[in-house]
Amino acid sequence: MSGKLAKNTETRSQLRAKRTRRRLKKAALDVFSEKSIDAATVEEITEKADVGKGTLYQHFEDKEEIVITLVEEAVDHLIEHVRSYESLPETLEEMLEHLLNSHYRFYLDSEEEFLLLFQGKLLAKLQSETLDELEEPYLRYLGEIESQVSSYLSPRINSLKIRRLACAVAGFVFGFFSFAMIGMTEGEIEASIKPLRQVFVRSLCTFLER
Amino acid sequence: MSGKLAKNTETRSQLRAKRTRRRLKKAALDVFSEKSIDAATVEEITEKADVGKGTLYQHFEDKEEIVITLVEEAVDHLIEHVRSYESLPETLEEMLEHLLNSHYRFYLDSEEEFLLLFQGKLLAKLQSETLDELEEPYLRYLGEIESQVSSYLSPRINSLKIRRLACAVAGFVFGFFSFAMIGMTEGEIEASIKPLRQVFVRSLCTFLER
DNA sequence: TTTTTTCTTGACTTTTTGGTCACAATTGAC
DNA sequence: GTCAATTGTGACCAAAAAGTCAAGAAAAAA
Repeated sequence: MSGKLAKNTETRSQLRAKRTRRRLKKAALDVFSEKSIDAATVEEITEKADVGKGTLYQHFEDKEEIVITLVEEAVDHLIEHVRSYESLPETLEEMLEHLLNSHYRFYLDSEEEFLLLFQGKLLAKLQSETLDELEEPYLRYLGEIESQVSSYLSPRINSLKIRRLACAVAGFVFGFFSFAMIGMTEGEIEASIKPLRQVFVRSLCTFLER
Repeated sequence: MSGKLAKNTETRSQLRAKRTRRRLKKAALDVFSEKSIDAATVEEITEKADVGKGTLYQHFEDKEEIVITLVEEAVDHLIEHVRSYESLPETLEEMLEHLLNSHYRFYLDSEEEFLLLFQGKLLAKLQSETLDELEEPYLRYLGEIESQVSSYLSPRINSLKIRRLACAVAGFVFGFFSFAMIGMTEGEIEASIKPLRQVFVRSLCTFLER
């Protein structure tokens, strides 16, 4: 059972299928962030992916399934950003600073996924009849923020307070960028991060330590 | 030229038309905030308004025009909230507190409009080819926040800094509520406003006074 | 090579939806 | 009351989009 043999469990056909699926996801992500999830059509996606229309339906049940898949993956990536620190934060303040930084890096690294998450969150709130599948990743994301800061806090701290903090962090970041994208240039946004982060972090610390 | 006569400038037909138009706008607002702007269909709107389909096209050019109309009006209402204070704020801190409060009241008074603005802002960013008509109200809104706080600041203060402040305020409020709607109950949201507002206001003051 | 399985395709059908228009109903003028 | 003007209607049309499927291409098995 060498590595070569283990690799043989993936046939060439399967590899091709996987590649196609990846192309479809990438194309869908592009289209969703250029137009909007609802406005995007299946044909735009397959067109951009350069595959036949039927191929999409071989890989995904329908448009909704591809959205859910992408949102889940985007949340995974965001959580990866949140989890990877250059140096382990030692204080609560450093932790919060890291949180804001990693969100900013996520926004820079994958603006498409950022925009997707932004749209998806709204869809999760509206149309919520059938779509709590969409809501789950967002709660997972909030939970991740909570668990990150928890280790820096007294274990007896009110869990609602931590949830507030998570909503405040996530809300501030997504909200600020969403308005900044309209009202500022790229450069202005970048220059705004640092001073705002500082004061915001400090205020959150004050909030938690009371 | 009595009051009666002046009233005669509005015929009964015109009043009926106005009422119908109002019904259409209300129905559209409901549908847009229940589903989403793109997912909503013209027939759902006319159905809910209990008018014939053609009637909508008598009052609005197309679906886009009704969206733009509603966004403009929602921004007007939000600005009204922002402008109406119980007692005139005397310090910068009081002004900022008022800003956050009035946004919260707007969210309570008209959640539908809140959700509409939230969606519209995204559409203004995406699909921006033809739709800077949609962008304009948001800039007007940011401008309003800026002018409100400006009077409490040294006139020589960097205008970019004020823009940052406006984005931070608007972003924080919209962002926080949007996550809170997923991750908290109504009561939890309400209880969260006060402590978060306090620390946020204080951090903004620090930000501005540097 | 031949056969079988897997993956892909795009023409086709069906459904949905935005938008139109000739007609009906209501209102205002006379 | 009659007639004209304004407002409202929903069956209808055309465009667009979702979703299907028989047939084709590629790969694996025999």
